[in-house]
Amino acid sequence: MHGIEIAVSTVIFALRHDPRADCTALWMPLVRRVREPYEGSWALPGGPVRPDEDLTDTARRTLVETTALSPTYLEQLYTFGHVDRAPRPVPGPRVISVVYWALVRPEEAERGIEDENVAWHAADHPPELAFDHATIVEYALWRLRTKMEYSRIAQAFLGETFTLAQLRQVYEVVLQRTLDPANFRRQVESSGGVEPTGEHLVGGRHRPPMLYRHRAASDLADNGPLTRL
Amino acid sequence: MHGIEIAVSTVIFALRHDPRADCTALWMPLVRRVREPYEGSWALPGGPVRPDEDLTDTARRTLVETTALSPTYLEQLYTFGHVDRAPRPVPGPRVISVVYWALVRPEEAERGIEDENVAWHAADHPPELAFDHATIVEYALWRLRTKMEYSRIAQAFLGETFTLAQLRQVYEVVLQRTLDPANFRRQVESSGGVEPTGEHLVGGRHRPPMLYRHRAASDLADNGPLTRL
DNA sequence: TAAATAGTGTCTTTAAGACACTATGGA
DNA sequence: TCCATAGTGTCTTAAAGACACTATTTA
Repeated sequence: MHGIEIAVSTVIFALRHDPRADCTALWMPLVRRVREPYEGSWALPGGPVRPDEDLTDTARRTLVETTALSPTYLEQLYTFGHVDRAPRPVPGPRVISVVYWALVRPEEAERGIEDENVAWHAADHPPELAFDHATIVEYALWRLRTKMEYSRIAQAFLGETFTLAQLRQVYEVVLQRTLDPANFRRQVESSGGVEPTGEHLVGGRHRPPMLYRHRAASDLADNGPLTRL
Repeated sequence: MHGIEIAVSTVIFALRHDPRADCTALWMPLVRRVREPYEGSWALPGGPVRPDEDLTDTARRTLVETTALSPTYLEQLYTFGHVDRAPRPVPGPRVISVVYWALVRPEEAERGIEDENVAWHAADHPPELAFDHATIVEYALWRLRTKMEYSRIAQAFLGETFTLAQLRQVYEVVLQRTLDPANFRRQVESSGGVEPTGEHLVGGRHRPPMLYRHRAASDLADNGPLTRL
């Protein structure tokens, strides 16, 4: 008897601009499986937990090893442990996956590895995925969209400073609907999550917008008592 | 090397009436540890996952085995896997706990086992707990209170039929604040989560209130795409 | 000066909350 | 008849959304 093996997988989201369609959308990196089962299929990056490694450390390590990405936001999503997650009969032990989800900034996403076995895909229309990873991606998307409504995680998609138009675009792309610029501005300003830097963005084609930064005091995520972990 | 062991624990909440203080509060059953580490301390009910058992099945099975309780609501909470969850050095392998949280009805809670090694405790003032179980209980309480605000899980604390005053009491006890009966009634009625049975509660000391039931169509929890699992 | 985005003002709608009021049973 | 609770009506406040308006830059 092999017992149960425990692994960590991560769904990573980034906003990427597609020059061909001239639109920005949610993308995620996937890795190609190089052995059975599901050899050749795309799957979430991840790997087994080492004996002396915290679960978040496994998530970060496997992310760097397979995609070279360092996320600005990382949170546990759900643990998937159904007995029939892998088609049976299957060689090897049953695997339980602790799944994390992560957000990376566009510049970071550009630096990520991209080759035959690691590639970005549209999060809303993923290719055929190994195991139960399609379900996992769907759930991660739902969590992202739900959490956008009541927290400040949108800021994790952006760099140190940003304009309100950029922040609004994050919401518009993720939630897939347009937002009124005037009302959006008022909401964000009164929420206290951002503060003006005093600088303006230069080089644009129109009136230079104010640059804002995250307010350090405010927590992005609202995970209650788990913030410390 | 032993590898990693995987276990399931569950935080179970019920509303119990304390006759001495004449007040209703949130209680949870705990089990006493009968071996090291933490021998004699109180801990959450649970146990190891069997090789061919789904995680929710482990939760239900260990609940019945240790407390004889069958919950009306059961949902995964979080997976705790810190390397130092148990004080080191410690005999035996590292344990990762997939934690669930559950709600049971008062009648069901009455039927539960209660002896020297299984007892109910006030959820807000638990005794000294083994491992990281104090953190876990705190997080479960936070999730319960957060979820009360935007879902219908309160109904999982009640039986088939109930009055709006009973439903309101669930909110008041869990959220620890009083609610306006008039506004509460309007909110619940317009939410579409309940429907009147046409019957009235008899035997009370005052005007007999209408009895309501849950509307089958409406989902209690709002877990997005994970409702199926 | 035209175009485009930055940013402001204000009205409408909606929901939450406070609170006075009527209704109906039991003691 | 009194009291406690069931249940209704209505006013105030706050937030969300629609949308017209002014401001400032580049081309």
